Amino acid sequence: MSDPLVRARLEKIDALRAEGVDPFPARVPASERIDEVLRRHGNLAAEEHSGARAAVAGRLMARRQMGKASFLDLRDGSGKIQIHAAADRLGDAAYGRICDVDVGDFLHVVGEVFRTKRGELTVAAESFTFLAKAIRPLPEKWHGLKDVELRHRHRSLDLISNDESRATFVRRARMLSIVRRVLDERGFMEVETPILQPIPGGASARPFVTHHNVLDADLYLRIALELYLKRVLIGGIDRVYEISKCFRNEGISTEHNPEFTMLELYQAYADYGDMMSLVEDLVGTLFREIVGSTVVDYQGKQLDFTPPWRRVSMLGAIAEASGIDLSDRDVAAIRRRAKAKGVDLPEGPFPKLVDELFDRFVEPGLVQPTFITDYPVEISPLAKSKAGEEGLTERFELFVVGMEIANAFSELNDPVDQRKRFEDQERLRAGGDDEAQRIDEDFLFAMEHGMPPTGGMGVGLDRLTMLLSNSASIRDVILFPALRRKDEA
RNA sequence: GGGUCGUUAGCUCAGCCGGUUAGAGCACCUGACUUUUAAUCAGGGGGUCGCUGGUUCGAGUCCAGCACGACCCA
Repeated sequence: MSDPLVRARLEKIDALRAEGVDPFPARVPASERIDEVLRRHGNLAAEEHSGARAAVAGRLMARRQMGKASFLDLRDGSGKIQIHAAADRLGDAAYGRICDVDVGDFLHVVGEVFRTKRGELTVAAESFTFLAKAIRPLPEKWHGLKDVELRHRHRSLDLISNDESRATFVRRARMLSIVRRVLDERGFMEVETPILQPIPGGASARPFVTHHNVLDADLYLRIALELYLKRVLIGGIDRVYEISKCFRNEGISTEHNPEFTMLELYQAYADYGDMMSLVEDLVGTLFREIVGSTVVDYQGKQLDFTPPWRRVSMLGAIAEASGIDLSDRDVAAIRRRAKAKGVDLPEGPFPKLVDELFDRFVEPGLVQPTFITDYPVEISPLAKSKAGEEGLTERFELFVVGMEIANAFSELNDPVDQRKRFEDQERLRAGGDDEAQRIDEDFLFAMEHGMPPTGGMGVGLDRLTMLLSNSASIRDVILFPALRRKDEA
């Protein structure tokens, strides 16, 4: 490496070894978490000495040096504490060695805890041990790492230097923990189902393909959890969920990452109305416990997650937003009505028109949490038909700030109808729609043995994290988002 | 896929209408300093101006293409 900063530090490593100091020792003396030390001595008065020693270990984050004495900031995963190093306490030789430690290096320090006259809890170092050497400088101490590209490509540095980034991933972890707690309390059981699938089902999306050499068979990375979780439910685990990655071979944007984290849950003897209550409870709990309120700021907009949320049927929402009535499902008539409003609709069957009008007129206006209900059957091949409403299903999607957050149905449990729906999808596929779903005979075989009436739901946890952490991009809530390859020197 | 903007030291950023040897702060090195909080003071080193090509007497600066990223649109 020709970087002079790196070269200087590599020379320091040689110098340490020459003095008999291991720059990367295998064993670490016992230490306490920094937040524990701070908590224990929290009530020390300014300039008061505790008379008690503490041992801490962490990364050197800053140094303020004044000749024969220095203040050092040491940080571990729990917090930050100040170290006071003085030549008269450590001895000249040890003080010289601690002055050679670079910001970014790891240290173990033992000493008495006291509070400075400026009021900061501090360890008066009596001895220290070198724990690990850094050979590159950390990002700027005040501005941190701002460049968005560098923050995503070098997440370690982002986490070291940007507290907000760290806080976002702490929130994400709390969200996962609370989701599991709430579902476990309600009698749901967490399971794991295959990521590698012979038939990618449960959603309309393009899959990633891979190959199993020994089986000599193509396998797909799952696009949804649905069909395997339903097999488990049919098997009698009748409240079941999974939290895991799904994969869709599609575009990348501020709302889309090719691999993303889904929660899917299935509850027997329930329907989509129960799923609405469940997601209201779950999301309400998340905002209360993580943010402290169900009314939050998101990118300058005030969002109110206090249940109940607005419910509006899909065709009703389109009629309301565009003034175009779709209830007769007459494609030619709908296209004429749209034309009269100055809207040119593409050729295609009824669901395509619905999709187009929804994306154009409704979705961007769905800022507050809103349930869009009663989707056309053609685009809902796994949802139960709505009684008395020809062509519609018991389905909803939850939208917030124009993003789809959740998708739920009263699950189709009639195996004869399910087979017919798959066959309809197969015809679309034959007609060139490569997102259409495929017949899964093994899934049908399971359903033919009897499936209870069931409510099911999928929730996009990355997008939910965006809302919980006020993040503008999905890349801010995924530790290592998909990026184009860039060769670096 | 289209449009707009961006890419200068390890990091954060200036750099005017094309003109001398490309600047600052942090970080780093040297010196001073035993209660600092972005410590302070004095001095010093560090650059493939994203890449490739073009225009020009002369390009960080203008033009074209490419790469990566951000935002908007489809």
